[in-house]
Amino acid sequence: MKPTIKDIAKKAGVSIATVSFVINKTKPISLETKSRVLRTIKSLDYHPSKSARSLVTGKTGNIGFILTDDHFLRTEPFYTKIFLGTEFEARNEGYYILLKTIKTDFNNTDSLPRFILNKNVDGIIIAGKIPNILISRLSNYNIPTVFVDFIPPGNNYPLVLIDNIEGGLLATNHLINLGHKNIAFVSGDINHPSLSDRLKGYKQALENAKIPVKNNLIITNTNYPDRQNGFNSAKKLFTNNKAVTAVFASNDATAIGIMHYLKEKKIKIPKDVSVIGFDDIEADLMLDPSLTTIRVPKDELGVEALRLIVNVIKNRKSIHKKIVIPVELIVRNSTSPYKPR
Amino acid sequence: MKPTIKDIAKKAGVSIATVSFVINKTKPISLETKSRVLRTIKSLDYHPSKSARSLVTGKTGNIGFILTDDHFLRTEPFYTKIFLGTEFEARNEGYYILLKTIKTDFNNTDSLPRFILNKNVDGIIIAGKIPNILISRLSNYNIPTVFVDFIPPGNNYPLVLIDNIEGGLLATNHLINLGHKNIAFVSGDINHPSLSDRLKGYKQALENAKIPVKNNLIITNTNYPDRQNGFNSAKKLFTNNKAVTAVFASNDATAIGIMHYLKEKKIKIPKDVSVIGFDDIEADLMLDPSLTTIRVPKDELGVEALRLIVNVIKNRKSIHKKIVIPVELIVRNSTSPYKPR
DNA sequence: AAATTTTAGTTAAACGTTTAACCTATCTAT
DNA sequence: ATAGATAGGTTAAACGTTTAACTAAAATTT
Repeated sequence: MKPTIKDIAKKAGVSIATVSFVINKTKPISLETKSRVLRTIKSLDYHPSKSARSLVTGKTGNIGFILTDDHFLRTEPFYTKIFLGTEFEARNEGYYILLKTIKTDFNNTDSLPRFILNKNVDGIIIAGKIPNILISRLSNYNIPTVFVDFIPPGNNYPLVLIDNIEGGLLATNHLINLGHKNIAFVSGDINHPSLSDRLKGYKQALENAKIPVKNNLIITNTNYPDRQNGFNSAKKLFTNNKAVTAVFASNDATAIGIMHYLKEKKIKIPKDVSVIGFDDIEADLMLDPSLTTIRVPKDELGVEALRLIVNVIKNRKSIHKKIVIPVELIVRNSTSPYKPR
Repeated sequence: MKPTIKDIAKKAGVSIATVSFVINKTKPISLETKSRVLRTIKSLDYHPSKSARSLVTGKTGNIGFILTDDHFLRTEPFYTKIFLGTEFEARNEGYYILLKTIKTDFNNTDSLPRFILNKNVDGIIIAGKIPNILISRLSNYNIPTVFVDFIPPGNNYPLVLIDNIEGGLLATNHLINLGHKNIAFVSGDINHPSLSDRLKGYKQALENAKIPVKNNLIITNTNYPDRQNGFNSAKKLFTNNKAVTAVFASNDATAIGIMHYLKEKKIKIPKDVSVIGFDDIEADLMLDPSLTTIRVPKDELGVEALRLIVNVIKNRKSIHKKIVIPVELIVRNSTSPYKPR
C-alpha cells in the first residue's frame, strides 16, 4: 500500500503535524528533524494524497476549461490551440485542466459542468462566445473566472483578448500599401465581436487612406465562418463586383473558401486578386499560393489565460484586468501589388 | 456556503448514511424517505464533494493521458485528435481527463506524472511510443493502463491499435490495381512499429502481385516522419530512380513533403507520379491535387481507449484485450492509372 | 407460533490531510 | 532578574463522504 503521512511520522519519530509543516514549509522546523523527515519521505516514496488535501484546504489544483462544442469540433483548430496553450502552462504552474464542452444552445434545463457543482475546480477559463444564460447561472457559484476571446455582457471579468481591430488595420493597410483600392471584406457571423472588430479595423484603415467604404464590398452574414461560407460569399461578391482586386477575409477558413472559388473560376491569385486571411491556422502553409494572413498567437492566448486565472485564484480579490494579445502581419504569396484586371 | 450531506440529512430528518444510500442507490430505502431526501437535495442544490468521496472510496473519477511532447506539439494533429476522442468519450462516461506530456528522452531522474504519485487518477492511457524506462517505472504503481498506437515490450497490456498492415496492403494494392509496377515506399523512423507495419503491408501486397520488392525503392531512416523528411527522401528517391511512377508515403506529412519536391521539379501529380499517404490529416483537403490516403479514424482510437480503460478499472482483473481499429482507403486526386513516363 | 430472513434505517469509524490551540525551552530586551 | 517573543514541537479537531456493524420492525418460512 501507498505510505501515508502517518507512516512517515512514525518512521521519522515525529508527529504527523511536523511532517505536514515540513512538506508545506508552513512552520519553522529544526534543520535536523526537517532533513530526517525529508529523508524518510524520499525513502518511502511518499506523496501526499490529493483528495485528502483538497478536502481540508478546499483547493483542488484543477482548473476548468469551458467552450462550446462547435468551437472545439470544427476542423479549424483555433480553440484547440488555445486549449493546448492553457494545458501547457497549467503543467508549469502545477495545475490540471478539466475540459468541458457545452452545446451552443445551452439552456436553463441543461446541467452545469460537474466540476463546478462538486467543487472540483479552483477556477474556470471560458473560451469563445458562450450563451448568456450559462454566464448568469455560473455567476451564482462565485468561482474565479477568466474569459478568452470573448467579452461577456457586463464586462466585469478578467479577459484575454485578441487585438482584432489592430489586426483589421494591419491587413487592410497591407492591401492599401500594395496599391489596391477596391478592397472587399468577407466575413461570417458578424455578431461575433471578434469578427465585427476586424471589420472595424478594415473600415478605419480605408478611412485613414481616404478610400470610400462601399457596402457592396462588405459581405457578411450570420453563418459560422467556415470554408463553405467563404466559398458562397465569394460567389456573391465576384458575380456582382468585377472590379475587386483584393479581399480581406475575416478568418483563414473563409479565405480558403474564397481561394477555392477563385481557382474554380480561373481567377489567378494573387495576379488578378489578392487574398489576405486572419488567424494563421496550420492549413495556410499547404495552400498554393500560401496565404498572407494576420497571425494570432493562439497558444499565447491560452497561456495568458492560465496565468491570469492563477493570479485571480491567489489574490482572491477579483482582478479586473484585460490582457490584449498583439497580432502580426504574415506576408506570404497570396497578395501582390495592384495591377488593373 | 455549499450545503453538505449533513444539511440534507438534518433537513430531511434522516441520518447522513441514509442520504448516502439514496444518492448511491447502495441500499434499499423506502420510496417515501427516498423521495423526501431527493427533494431536499434538489431544493438545496446539493452535490457531493468530489474530494471527500475520493478520499474514502479511493476512486477519483479521473483518467490520466500520457504522451510524449513531440507527438503533441507537432503540427500534424494526429495524437491531438486521439486525445480529443478520449476527452469526448470521457464526458459520456463521467470521467475527466488529466493530460501530461513527457519528454521524448524521459529518464530515470525525471519525476513521474504527479497524478500518478498522488493517486489522482483511476487509470492511465498512454498514446504513441514512449520510453521503456517510463513503462517499467510505471509498472511499480500497479495502475490500470491502456496503450494506444503502440505495443509496449512484454505486450501484456490492453491495447488499441491501428490496422497498419492492412492499411499498407490497401494503399499498395490501390497502386497496383492502377497498373503501377515501380512503386516506392517512403518512410521516416522505421523503428516505430506503426511505420514498419505499413512497410510490411507494402511488401506483402507486392509479393501477392508477384512484383519483386526492390530495396532501392524503399527509403527509410530514423527521423521524425514530417514534411521536411518527406522532401529529403523524395530527392534521394527520384535522383536515383527515374522509373518510379507511384509512391506510398508512410504518412501524410511525408506525402506532403514528397509532393512539394515533385512540384518543385515540375513532375506532374498524378500524371507522372501517383502519391498515396497514410493517416488522413486535415491538411490533405487543402492540397492541390487532393491527397489519396488511408484514413485512420483517430477520434475512434481515443474513444475506444477510454472505453477500454473504464472497463479495466471496473473489472479489476487486468483484461488482456487487443482492439484493432480498421482503416479505409480514401481515393482522391493524387493517384491515377499508370502511364509510361 | 416460532424461527428466520428481509427491509429500512442508525451509529460510528475510517479515509489522509491541514491547522488551531497548546506546550516547553530558549533567546532577547528591559 | 523578569517579561515577552520565538523556535520547535505535540494533540486533536475538522474537512465531507462511505460503509461495516448494529438494531428494530415487518415479512416470510417452517
